[in-house]
Formats: sequence, C-alpha cells, structure tokens
Amino acid sequence: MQPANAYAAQCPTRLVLDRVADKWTVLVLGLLAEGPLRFNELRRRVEGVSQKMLSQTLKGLERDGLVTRRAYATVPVTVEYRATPLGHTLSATLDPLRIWAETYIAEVQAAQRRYDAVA
Amino acid sequence: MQPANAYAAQCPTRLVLDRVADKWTVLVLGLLAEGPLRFNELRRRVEGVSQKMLSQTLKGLERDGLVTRRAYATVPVTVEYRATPLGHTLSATLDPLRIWAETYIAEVQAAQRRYDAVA
DNA sequence: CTTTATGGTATCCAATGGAAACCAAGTGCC
DNA sequence: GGCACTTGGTTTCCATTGGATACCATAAAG
Repeated sequence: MQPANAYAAQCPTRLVLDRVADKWTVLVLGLLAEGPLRFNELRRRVEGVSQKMLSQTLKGLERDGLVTRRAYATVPVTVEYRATPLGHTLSATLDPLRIWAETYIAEVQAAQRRYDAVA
Repeated sequence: MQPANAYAAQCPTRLVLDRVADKWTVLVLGLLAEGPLRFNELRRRVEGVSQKMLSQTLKGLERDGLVTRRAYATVPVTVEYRATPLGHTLSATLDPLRIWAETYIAEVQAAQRRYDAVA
C-alpha cells in the first residue's frame, strides 16, 4: 500500500478531502460537535442550507462514519444526529478553519477591495 | 459591527469559508506554502486540476490577498506564485485537514463499506 | 377542516466544473 | 521557410451539481 498523498489524483485521500473541504460539512459538523441536534433544528441554525443539501450532507457524513442518525417513533417522527468520536476528531481540526475565517475576514475583505480597485 | 458568525447567512465570514472550504484551494495553497511555484508546475503537481480551475483558484487566492502573482518578461513568459504572510497563516490551519484525511482515510473507508453493505 | 409540525423526496432550472480547443509570442528543428 | 513545442492562460461546450419549490404521510392543535 502506498503512502497517502492528497496530491495524487487516484489517492483515496483525495475523495475524503473532497467531502471534507465542503462548506456545509464544515458548518454542520461544527454544530453537531457541540451536541446532538434534530434535522429541522440544524436547518434553522445553518442559515441558508436547503433541505436537500442538508439531507445530502448528513447522509455523506453518516456514510463516512462521522455522524450517527437515530430515529424515534414519535409523532411526528424525531430524528437525532450526533457526531461520532471520529467526527469529533475531524470537527476539532476544522474549528481552526472557522476561527481563521472569523479572525482574518477583515484582512481578506481589505485585500479584495484593493484587488477590485486596480481591476 | 456584529461579531463574525459563519452560521449567519449574510455574514461575510460565510463568503470566506466558501472560498476556503474548497478542494483546489486546500491543495494549491498547501504547495505554495512550501515555496514559490510556476503555473504549469502547480498544474503538474496538483494532479487532476484543469487549467481553468487552477487559473480561477489562483485568481481567487490573489484577490483574497493569500497569494501573489509575479510575471517575468522571459520567453516564454514566466509567472511565479507565492503565498503571502496571510496565506501562510491559512495554510498552517489547513495542514491539519490534509493530515487528518491521510490519517483517518482507512477508518473512513471502513465506515463507507459498512454503510454500503447495509444499504 | 385547515393549519402546524416532523423529516424527508421529487422536480425543475440556474450555476458550476471539467475536457478540449484555441491563442500569442518566440525558439528550436529539419 | 514552415512545423512543432513551450509558456500561461481564455473560450467554448456539455455534464454534473446546487438551490428553490412543491409534494408526501402522519397526527395533533385550533
């Protein structure tokens, strides 16, 4: 088995990076790392996500073993999502990304204004 | 000014997260953090990236102040890209993501096989 | 009897991504 | 002289994706 190398096109790491380097994944997993949430609660908290994309994102996260889904036979049905231990390790590495965005947003926007002024 | 919050739809942080949570951005910036590279060298190293997407990714990174572009009037023209200090801070926060992917790839793939076996 | 809530799926259209062709300028090759 | 090859792109076209909207079953509340 070859060493993992995300820069090689056929490396399976690339597939994982694809899934992980995704806007909704970062946001959804970030919330689930704080505690379990239900579908519509996630939908309200992650502003702008459509039902389709949230459903799709959660399915992907579940398939990757990052999130578990539990349905309760209440009425209406209750479905609870929570991060697995593996999901928590990923969320922990994604936290700095959200923090970076919030920290350097002003610098990035200033750079954008400079760039756009020239062009 | 409101505090940055990536979960709010209108928050500019969301825009930054969009750009940053991108496959090609992660890979390209990761290489440029190691040292300056030319366009076609990047293209060869980031396997599978098309000229269009590489060009687009680099333009975005430049606009965000994460990468600088320098053209030399050689023949054929030489264009060199390098990470800015800001770009280095982002790359440093993205490194753990690539490392996570390479570390846990086996676990993720095992989870996928389990999931697919049930379905 | 209509509205509300749950957690989705189905459908449609716009936007995005990728493959391939094309471009200019100059150098080497035959 | 003429063809191919290099650089760093842009353009064009088509397939895939994303998002908005409508729809579904079930049951409780008003």
